Amino acid sequence: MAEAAGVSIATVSRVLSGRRSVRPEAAERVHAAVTALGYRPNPAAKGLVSGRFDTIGVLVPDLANPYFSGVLKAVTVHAAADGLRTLVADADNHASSELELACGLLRQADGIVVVAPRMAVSDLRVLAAECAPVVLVNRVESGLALPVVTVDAFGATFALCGLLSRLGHRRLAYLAGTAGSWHNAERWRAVQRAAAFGLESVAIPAGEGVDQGYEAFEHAMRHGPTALVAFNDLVAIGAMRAARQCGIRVPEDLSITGCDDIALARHVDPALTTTAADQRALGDRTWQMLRAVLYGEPLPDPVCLAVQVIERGSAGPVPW
Amino acid sequence: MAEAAGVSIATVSRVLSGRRSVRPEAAERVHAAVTALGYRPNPAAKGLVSGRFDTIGVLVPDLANPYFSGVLKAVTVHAAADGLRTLVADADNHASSELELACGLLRQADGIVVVAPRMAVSDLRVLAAECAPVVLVNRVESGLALPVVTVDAFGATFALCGLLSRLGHRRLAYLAGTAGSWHNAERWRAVQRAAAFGLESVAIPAGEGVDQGYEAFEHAMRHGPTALVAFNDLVAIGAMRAARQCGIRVPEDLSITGCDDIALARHVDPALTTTAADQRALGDRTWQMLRAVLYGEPLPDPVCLAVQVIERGSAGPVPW
DNA sequence: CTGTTAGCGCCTTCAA
DNA sequence: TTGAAGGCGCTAACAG
Repeated sequence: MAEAAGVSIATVSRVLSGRRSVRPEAAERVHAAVTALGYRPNPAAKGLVSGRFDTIGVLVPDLANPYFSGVLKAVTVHAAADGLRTLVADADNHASSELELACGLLRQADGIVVVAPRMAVSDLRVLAAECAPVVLVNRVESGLALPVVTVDAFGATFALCGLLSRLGHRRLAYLAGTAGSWHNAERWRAVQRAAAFGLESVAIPAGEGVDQGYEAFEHAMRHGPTALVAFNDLVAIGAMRAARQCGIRVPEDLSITGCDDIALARHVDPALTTTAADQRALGDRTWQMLRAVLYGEPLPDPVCLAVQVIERGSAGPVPW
Repeated sequence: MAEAAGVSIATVSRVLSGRRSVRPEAAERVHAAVTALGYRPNPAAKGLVSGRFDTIGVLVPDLANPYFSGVLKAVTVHAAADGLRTLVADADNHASSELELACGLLRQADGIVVVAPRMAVSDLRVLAAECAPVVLVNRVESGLALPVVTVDAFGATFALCGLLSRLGHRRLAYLAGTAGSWHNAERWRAVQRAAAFGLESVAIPAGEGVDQGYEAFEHAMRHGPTALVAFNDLVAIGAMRAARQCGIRVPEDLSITGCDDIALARHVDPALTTTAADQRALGDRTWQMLRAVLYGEPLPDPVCLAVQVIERGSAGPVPW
């Protein structure tokens, strides 16, 4: 490659990185050789020697969940705008492999975003000890030296409970996410707090997906709730389908709420009453924070984004 | 690290790779030092020298589309079972950046899976010229020296048209995907072929997502179709919502069909009549093929998976 | 402006 | 069974 252009290997590097000044004539020859040979620099080698990969990494628990692809998208777009590539690792819901994936990513990227609602706290500490550019999303652990961007999951669900209470509901079932998930813990805590306003509740184990919501429905109904608060929109949609199959009308006979406001929430019938964090904002703030740690800027304070209740058709007055 | 264990750097390598024989006592000391220091080998360096990354790459056009996360998932699981990590790159619907992303991945992975329905043929040729382990998914181009796994998109849509024809439909609108997409071309070709059976059709530009289906609906209805054949399930779901808002009942007044059978297809109301390739099979065959090229096994023949029509509630007899 | 030199962290011969 | 030595492909000084 270098010889094809009749220059030294260092000059090729200079031309391609565009930082240093090179005689236009030589640069021309290099460019010609590059296109002629289809040469592409090896990012691994470049990163190894320079420490910069021009790449960021994102670790998510499950790419099949549209909520994660949402934050991912936002970060990817921002990174691209700053000339950085994004590499994604999917833990496929195995919290135990997340630390290893994160550390691997960290050695092939300039910084990483970790969305790990279920990673063990001890693993989180190991990650923090790396002292590398890591931003944690949707997870709060006290005493962890990691920049964090979260969403007020507690407040969101609490507000949802407030809405249901005003609609006259007194007994609800919480369709829980995976045990050990930070989001799940926050939401269930909020549901329990709502007891102070006369809202009784039971937690029914469900999960993260449509099928789990569908399957948990019958179990939940045995407790005679007038409203179902689902861990997320997918679970809510699954429960709605189960209700329809049982001839139970939503929201006339039963109210169902979701969480996250994924794209589909407004497209099901009835449209889903849910809670929404501004995903754009989440992506913006996450990127802002990662960039700060990347460039050694002063560390931004932890961010906790407000969440809004989106009233659509799936929650209504309690039936008499 | 090596000195912490009192051995040479080469011995550490041997212990960690586990291939060569090492005196148990020394191995013990190395392991102790590894856990004590939290040492993790650098994958970039390892790959650079050995040429093996123990990683495969997957390039998809858009992670927000559940269809892609489906094939991704299947491949990830298989790779993990064989001890390989998966790294994902999202082209964010910019077909023009796909070649570069693919080449980048190729230098950080042992092989890649490229799902690129819209990548330019010229770029595809460049990729093929790399003579690297690349498997192309859902794309057929004649004369391309690349192993391919596809789905019979033409046959799927044609079968769907057959169903609509038997239901008495004579005029349908095709809600098209992005121009230039292989899938889109195949499906539109099938719709046009159906003219031979008395099915007239118009193509209405839509896109890949729910919102595009929603927006294309009005335009499509101006042509007076009794059935809408959507590019994919998301577009169909968007169109269904638009229909509902216009007071048009599905399927009594209008039939709507999708493609892909994403998880949500069965959860909307009415449940979506659509076509499904076995995603498990797609993932299986893709992995099988990638593994073959990875290990230099004889190249499997191109695979084209059959697709089934899934009749659910969204397509019915033509209204009289 | 450009070529030479010295590694980045690791694996893999080659001797010992 | 082990250590020393030589790169993998590239960038970042350093001399010219």
